Amino acid sequence: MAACDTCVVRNRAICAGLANDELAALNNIGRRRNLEPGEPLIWEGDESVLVANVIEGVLKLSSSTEDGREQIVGVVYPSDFIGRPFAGAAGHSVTALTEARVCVFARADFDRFASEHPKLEHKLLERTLGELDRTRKWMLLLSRKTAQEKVATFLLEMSDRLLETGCEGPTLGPLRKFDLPFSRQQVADVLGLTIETVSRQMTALKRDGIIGLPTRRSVEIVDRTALEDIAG
Amino acid sequence: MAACDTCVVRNRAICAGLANDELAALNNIGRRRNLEPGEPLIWEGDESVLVANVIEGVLKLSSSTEDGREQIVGVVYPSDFIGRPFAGAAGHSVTALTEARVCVFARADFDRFASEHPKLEHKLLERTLGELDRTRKWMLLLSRKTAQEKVATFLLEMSDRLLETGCEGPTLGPLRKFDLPFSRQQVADVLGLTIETVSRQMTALKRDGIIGLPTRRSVEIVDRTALEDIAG
DNA sequence: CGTGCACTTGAGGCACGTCAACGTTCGTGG
DNA sequence: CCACGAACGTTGACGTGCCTCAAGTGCACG
Repeated sequence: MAACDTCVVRNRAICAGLANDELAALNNIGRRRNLEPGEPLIWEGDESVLVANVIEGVLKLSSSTEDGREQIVGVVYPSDFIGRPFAGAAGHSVTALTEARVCVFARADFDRFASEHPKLEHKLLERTLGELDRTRKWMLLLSRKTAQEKVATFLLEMSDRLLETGCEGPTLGPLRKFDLPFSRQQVADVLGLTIETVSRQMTALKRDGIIGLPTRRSVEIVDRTALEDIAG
Repeated sequence: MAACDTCVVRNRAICAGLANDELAALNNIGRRRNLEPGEPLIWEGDESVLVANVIEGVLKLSSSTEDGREQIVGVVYPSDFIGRPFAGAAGHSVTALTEARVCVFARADFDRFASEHPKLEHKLLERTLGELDRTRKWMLLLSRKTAQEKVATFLLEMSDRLLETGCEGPTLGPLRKFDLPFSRQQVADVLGLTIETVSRQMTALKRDGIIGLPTRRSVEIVDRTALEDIAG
């Protein structure tokens, strides 16, 4: 009980809407876990034994070909749900990008609990449907957009998503300035590009005065309209 | 009642597990609809007013950029679910590829019914989670595989999926010979390629004796092992 | 027997990948 | 505090896989 009481995502995660006694029961089968940047939580192909809620931080979902080409297939933020309930093997790895705190459940326990609590399943369904929408939108970007459009779209999406989840403190409207939770290599893996191409496109946007790059990880959106035009 | 009784997907679609009286209630709010090849059911960006079950046929989910580049973000088969319950606008169009029969519901009616029937929501959740897995797997293909690998993977997937759904009558093991429900242009839209590249890759596979192309729409997998090797 | 559409084939160009060198930041220990 | 090395990022030269544009070819229709 104590843990959920003070949980910052209490009203946004799938736990929202549960009564106090239900929440206590859920808390009983879960435990907190802290992750360091780069620390894996789930490995691609492993049997699905773990599900979790993100409390704090950013994590990547990634999938690789046998010969080592990697693609980041999703990025999760606080209040997002991780893992594959009700079935077999994990289709992708889950790795922390920043320091992160998650609320972990054994899948078997979670499955049972979910089956007995339709409200929780409903929340999970809404979340999964939303994630599917976002994933499909990203497919269009991966296959049909140019490198320039990809990078511009990525920067805009980051400025929105980091805001929503309050990673960067209170600000009004989309963020103008923020720190990327990604290395250049990881940006490349999100966009289906190489590190060199990402670097070149970022430099080009900077040269044209559309963005600023004060430090390695930070981005400033100088001309949002221009960026939106490029994103297409 | 009558309609569901004889429904071929009765035990595979999300309706599976409903008691007879529940099914009758669901049947009351739905209606059958037939679609011709190329006929649209839902338009991208429209408000989400319609959801449906596929009874027969194959449909595509597609999304486009403003300047007309299209990407097929999903393909649905009999017993699959179509549409976006519980929320706003449709993220993609839905169009019949073959003659199709679907079971359509007004979204408001369906949302209400679902909220009152946890078993149905559970089925829908399992289906959505599965679809999300498949979609993420496809992202890796779109961004990191070569044209050759894409076409090989596509042909293998088709031979599996057409079998599962019984579109092609009873056969044992994956299909050796089947008719594509796609034109070359549509294959290109699934794989994020151009029509010319798809054509060249198909011809190359034929030249190497790995597949046969008896007619425009039909494919014969001659050397499945070789095809799997290429698919990567 | 034309007419039209889907598909194939070819020639050429370009966006992005590859390979390689260089610059910058950051941690570590002398 | 600075010296050093490793990791990360940038920049350049070059190659190539796929796209673009354009001209066939074959099949289905009246």
